[in-house]
Parts: sequence; structure tokens; C-alpha cells
Amino acid sequence: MAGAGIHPYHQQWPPVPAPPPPPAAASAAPPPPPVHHPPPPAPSHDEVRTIFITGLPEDVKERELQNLLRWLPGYEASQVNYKGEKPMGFALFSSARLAVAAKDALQEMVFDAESKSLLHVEMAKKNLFVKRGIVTDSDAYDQTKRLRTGGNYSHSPYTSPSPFHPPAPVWGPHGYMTPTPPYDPYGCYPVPPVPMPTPAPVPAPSSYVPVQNTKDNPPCNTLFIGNLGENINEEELRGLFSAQPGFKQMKILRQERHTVCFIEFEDVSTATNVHHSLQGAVIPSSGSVGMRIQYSKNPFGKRKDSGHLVSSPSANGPPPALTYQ
DNA sequence: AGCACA
Repeated sequence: MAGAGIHPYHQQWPPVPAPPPPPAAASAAPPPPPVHHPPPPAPSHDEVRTIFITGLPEDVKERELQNLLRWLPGYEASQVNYKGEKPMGFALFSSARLAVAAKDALQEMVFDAESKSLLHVEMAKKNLFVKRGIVTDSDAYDQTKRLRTGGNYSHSPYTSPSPFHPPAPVWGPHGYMTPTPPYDPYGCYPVPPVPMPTPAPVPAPSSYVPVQNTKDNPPCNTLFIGNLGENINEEELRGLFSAQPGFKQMKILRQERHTVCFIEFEDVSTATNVHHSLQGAVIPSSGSVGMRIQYSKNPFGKRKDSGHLVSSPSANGPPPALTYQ
């Protein structure tokens, strides 16, 4: 514990090169153009709609923060930056107003009772940069920049932050945990008073690392996993993937230099979820490299050599017993 | 970048 940090979180997080001067509305107002075009709609997107969260325990995971934040109205994306001494969280909301609401909802919240961590939330200095499912704060180049705004944006546009439907938030829409709980901070949860001694039994990657996945194949139900490191432990790998929804089977291929593996899922959609959610995942036996996930060239259940197999429905002879999905 | 098995 840092003994003297009263408001350490209040420091300026990484330098902002040059604050873009807002278009001055008062000084040197140019003569208004003819009344031809109406004024543009409120440029609300210029506003900062990102909150800055500190007070997170040092071992916080992005997923933990996401799982907390995604209940909040307007939540779009979040990220944890581990670069500094203490983790810094950022969360983007759909409007500045909702960001403020989220800030108030989270303010002074007990994030982790064990470590007595209280959240401190401010408006961020600038917005989180979200790019196609991957969040990048322009100052927070770091591992773990991978974002899964709720786990799955496989084939739905970005409209909803999460396809999961939360089990009816027990908390009120805004009255989360005010700094007043005189007793058990878990009191709000509908769980028996078991202090959660063991972490979740589902294996999770220890971290994520950006990977460049330039060449991929068309989506299919089978994933190809590469970049696994030399000492990859099969059991560990299996534990991770077999816990994923839709998992069917997995095959490890040990090659001279590279171990790779193939995983079949029930359908393209579940495969796609994992393709996104575990991209760049690091597990202990893989060293510090993040696995690369691609769709397999030859998915399970499909014949490879289609040489001159005539796939027309009425070729002579019985149609091959192939299941084209 | 390394893509097998049915």
C-alpha cells in the first residue's frame, strides 16, 4: 500500500500532447452564413463521454471491470491500463450524460471488499478510442488492450453492448452501492454468505497480448490456434477451450517448431465468439506470447480434397454423405 | 507463420 497517496489518482494520466482548442464561440465570430442550411445537430460526440476509474485492485482483470460496467446504461466499452503503478480503468458511454450517471453510480463503490478497494471515478480527459471491437486508449498502449465489450460481437453490429441478458440487476438503476453500507458489502448479492474461497473454476487466460492476425480464413466452425509457445501444456489448453460454449473437440498437432491446435465448435457462431474473446490470450504454459486464433482452412466435418468431386445434386451415382452446413 | 482429422 502506498502510504502517502491521498489523491494519487488525480494526477494527470499520460501527457496529452496538445489540447485541441474548442471552436471559439465567443471571440471573432465570423459573419453567419446565409440562412440556407440549418445548424447541425448537437455535436454531442465531441464531448468526453468516458470515465476514468481508479481504486481498482492491482490484480483486477479487464473482464471484471467489464462485467461490472456493462450493466450501466449506455455502456459501450472499457479498458484497463496497467502501465502505471495502479491499474487505471476507462469506460466509454454513449453520451456524456450517461457517463456522468455511471460515474456517480460507481463513485466510492466497494469494488473488492477483501482489499478494501473503493472506486474513485472522474470524467476522463479524453475519450476512449474504440476501433472495431478493439479498444485503444491513445495513451494506453499496453498489453491487454483487447476488448470484449461483453464477450461477443460475433455477428451482430455494434448496437448492443452485450448479447447476454443480465439476470435482472439486483441493484437499482443508479443506486448501486452508496458509501453507506454499514455491513457486508456483498449484502446486495443474492448469494449465500459464502466468501468465495476459490476463484471461478473456469480457466481463464492470465492476460492478453495484441497479436497481428492479418491473414485469416473464412469463418467456419473450427479454429486454428497458433503461436502457442514451445512448452505449451495440452491440458491447460484443453481446459481453457473446453470450457468455452459450443466446444466440441480439440486436436493438438505437435510439429517440429510450432505446436498448433484445432478446435471444433458446434457452429460458426460459437467459434466466432472464441475467435474474438480469446485472441491473444496468454496462458501460463505458453510463456508470454499470445495465441493467434484463426479460422481453420479445413474445418472439421468437411472433406479436404474436393479434387473433382462433382457436387451437383444430380450427378450420377448416390450423393456423397456430406453434411454441408 | 506453423492447418490435421474425418
